[in-house]
Amino acid sequence: MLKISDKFEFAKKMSPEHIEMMNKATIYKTIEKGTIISGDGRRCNGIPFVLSGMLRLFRISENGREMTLYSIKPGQVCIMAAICVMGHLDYDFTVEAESDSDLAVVSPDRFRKLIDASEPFKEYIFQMMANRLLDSINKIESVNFVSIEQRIKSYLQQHTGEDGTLKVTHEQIAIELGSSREVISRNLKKLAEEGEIIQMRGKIKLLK
Amino acid sequence: MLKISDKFEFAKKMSPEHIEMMNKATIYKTIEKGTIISGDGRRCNGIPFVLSGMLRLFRISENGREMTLYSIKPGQVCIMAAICVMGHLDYDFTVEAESDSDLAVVSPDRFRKLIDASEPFKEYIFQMMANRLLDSINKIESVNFVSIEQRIKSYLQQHTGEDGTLKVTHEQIAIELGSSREVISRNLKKLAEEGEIIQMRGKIKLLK
DNA sequence: TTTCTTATTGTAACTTTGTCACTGAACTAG
DNA sequence: CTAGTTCAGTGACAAAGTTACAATAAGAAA
Repeated sequence: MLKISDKFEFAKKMSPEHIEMMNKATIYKTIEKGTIISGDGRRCNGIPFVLSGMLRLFRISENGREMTLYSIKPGQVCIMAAICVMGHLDYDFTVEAESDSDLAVVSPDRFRKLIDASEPFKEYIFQMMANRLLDSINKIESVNFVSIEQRIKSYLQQHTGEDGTLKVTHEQIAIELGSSREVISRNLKKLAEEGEIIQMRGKIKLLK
Repeated sequence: MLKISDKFEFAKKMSPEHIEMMNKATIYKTIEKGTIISGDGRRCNGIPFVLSGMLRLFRISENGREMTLYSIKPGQVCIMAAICVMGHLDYDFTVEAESDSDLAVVSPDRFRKLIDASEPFKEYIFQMMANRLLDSINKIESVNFVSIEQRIKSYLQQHTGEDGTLKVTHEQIAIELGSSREVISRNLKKLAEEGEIIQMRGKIKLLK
């Protein structure tokens, strides 16, 4: 089984006793795609480190529109959970498994102790927080300054595999960009007419 | 003159030698409203702590629209400068004095040392980063989910003084919300017609 | 296979927000 | 007072989001 020290570089710099300390407070979980691990009533009972798969943190607006705030990939930690734990806050976001995932969940109490005790651990959390802040600010800018057409194009380019296709529905793109399905459909149609993409059900082929 | 330890609570918890270390690397500056202290060619040559006045970090889009990402008030530090220094990044934002301000500017090198050496200092920076991240995420949500009318109302309420008025131009509100002046004018007119506000040149009186 | 159900996509009409281009009114420095 | 500048008003249009419903494809069930 994957362990936290296999996927996280920072563990290599930690002292054996700190690693031991971390391992003792870590619960390994395998969760299925679609599992909600926080929000929607569920309390965050630990800080999840992603070993494999992917998590997604999102919010739903009052009129039901959903928006992904960010994804958490292998080697990353759910920094919002960390912040909530450190600051004893509770912020009402939802975290869902975007695919089947392996997690290492560290207890809040031990997490705090590790931050104090282990320099590499703290360094890593610091770095994650900084990255997340930069990403968030980029997102604010993107939402405010960039046309939806451009944002869709960027999304397609970033998510296209080697064969030039990506398996995604219009709805999923809408959620990712914080837009609505109709707007995505309208724009994809335009892109298809311009010969930039070919549309299939649940799949898109990028031509340029 | 104001000193860094007067305005910043965390300094009270620092050891005398760390305070000394901080003071030795701190340059006190008084700058006028409108001064650009970072961006627009100017490099960030230290991490500014605000003693009095206010700074504003903003970006300008390609088509010239401006947006305030956040303000930095007395007792706060420019966390983006801190992040850039820590991560050796450079991110192209602009920091301007929104009013006449007193700053304590800590050299990058000493800043890094203080982070390592002083627990209260580190704690404070951590806290600031977390707050900024929460604010940013709230801003993403606000921009995506909340109508411009609601956002204008919130802005007015938050910025209204004791006498129920605020000195602000439509342009300034637009920049603050990342919208455009015309949109603000249109909506303020509607609010005025509905009897919620009274408009004057460069000033607004909130009635409800 | 045929039918039923659900997920996905299409689309028209409308509202809200942003952009462009221009006008006029109010302040401010000579 | 005059001229320049800042601030606000407005109409026409474009872009994006909303509402409401239709059409199609894929899978499941009979």
